[in-house]
Amino acid sequence: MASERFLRLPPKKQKAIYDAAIGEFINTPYEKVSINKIIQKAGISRGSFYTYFEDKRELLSFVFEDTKDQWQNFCLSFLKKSGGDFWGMMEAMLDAGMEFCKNNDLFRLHRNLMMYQEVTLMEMPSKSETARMLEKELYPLADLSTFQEKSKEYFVMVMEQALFAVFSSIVYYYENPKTEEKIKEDYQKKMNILRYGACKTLKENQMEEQKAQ
Amino acid sequence: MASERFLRLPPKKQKAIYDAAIGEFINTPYEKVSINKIIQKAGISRGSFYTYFEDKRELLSFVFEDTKDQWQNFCLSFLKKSGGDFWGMMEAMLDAGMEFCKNNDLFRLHRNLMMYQEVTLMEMPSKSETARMLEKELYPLADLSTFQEKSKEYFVMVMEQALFAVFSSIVYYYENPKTEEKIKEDYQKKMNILRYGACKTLKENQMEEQKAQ
DNA sequence: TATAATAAGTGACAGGTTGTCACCTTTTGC
DNA sequence: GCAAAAGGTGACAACCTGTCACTTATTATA
Repeated sequence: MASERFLRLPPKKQKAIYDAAIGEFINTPYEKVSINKIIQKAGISRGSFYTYFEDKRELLSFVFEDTKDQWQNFCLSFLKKSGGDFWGMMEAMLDAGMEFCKNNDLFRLHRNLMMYQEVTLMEMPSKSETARMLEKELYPLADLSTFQEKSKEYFVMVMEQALFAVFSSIVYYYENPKTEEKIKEDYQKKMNILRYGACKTLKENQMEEQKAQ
Repeated sequence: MASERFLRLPPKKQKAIYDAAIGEFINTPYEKVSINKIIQKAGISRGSFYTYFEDKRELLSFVFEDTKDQWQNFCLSFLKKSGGDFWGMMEAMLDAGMEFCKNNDLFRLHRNLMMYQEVTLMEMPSKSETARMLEKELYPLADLSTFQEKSKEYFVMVMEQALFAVFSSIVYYYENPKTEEKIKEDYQKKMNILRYGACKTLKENQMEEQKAQ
């Protein structure tokens, strides 16, 4: 994403730019983030900036890479240590997300972006990059023995829906941080919908009828 | 949203502005949509524009109101004529969405917005306005007899997840319009996940074991 | 060490944007 | 016929972006 020229830069300078960018993205909605202010904070010239990044969007995705990696590692290590417990992982993700959001600037950035409705599907699973990550990294580690279907494709579907639930729960949390317990409770219900369905199955109905008789 | 002054305008003039806005939003990513061009097309002055709308975002949400209403009416009328068939409605939504997207400029707009990752959660269910609509309009009409829980809240949860699936399927469709059948098939699977769960239930497992014995 | 070649950095500039406001024009009601 | 209210206007200040001819620094080589 970032140009090779940027990647060759001394880490100190990279950090300065990264920090300036984060600082802007935290406090300003995406539309209004000004490259002018970023280069001023970072102490580089306009010309230099444009040899590092093509535009604002590329800068943003560079800044986000970090957050993505952190999530990915979180999932990977959870699956490893738990022997592939998918639903356990999903539960832990919400906790981690909420905790993160209390302490971490990066997550205030995330929040800003979501609240201002600027970033969008970027972090959402319809992005094929994420889907590919799911398939290649997570799928081999997840225990799917109870799943209706064991295919990669099916796994990605379930994960997409589950990710949507995590992120939207976190958004709710941002909007109203007082209701932490309620959020968790609702999230549990959402996971149960994905896991066991919103409806009683035919089989269950039949069983209930049999019992009733 | 739009100012009273705008709403008092003769419909012909309103239409001209609406059309000009749509025309721009169809062909240009949100960031780069220029109010300059819109007022030029609509034949109004800069000053007038700013007495009608506060800014670009307000204009956009005005333009979207229409699309929202169309969806809402679609859902309502389906539920009425089918006697509350929720899953039937969800199936029909995908079909309608895909059909719409073939023929209708408004949907090209939708597509543009999604593809360019500009509009975001705007149409997504975390918006409380949508949630309120679901509770007040749709909930009373839906047949929830097979649902695990019958509360408004539970209904909104299920619907949110389902809406996510519709919209993301439509996005997939935009990205690759050739795979219409595949999209529908996957969508069916997603609906089945929501309906019956991604996992076999304990009961089902027990039943299978019993059969096996 | 000198010098050529490659890499990095720069800021003025053209062309675009937005939102405002003092002012002009039309409509309305009396 | 005229005042008051409503509607319309465009020049303007203040900002933004992306480019490019140019300067400066860093290698590599002879």
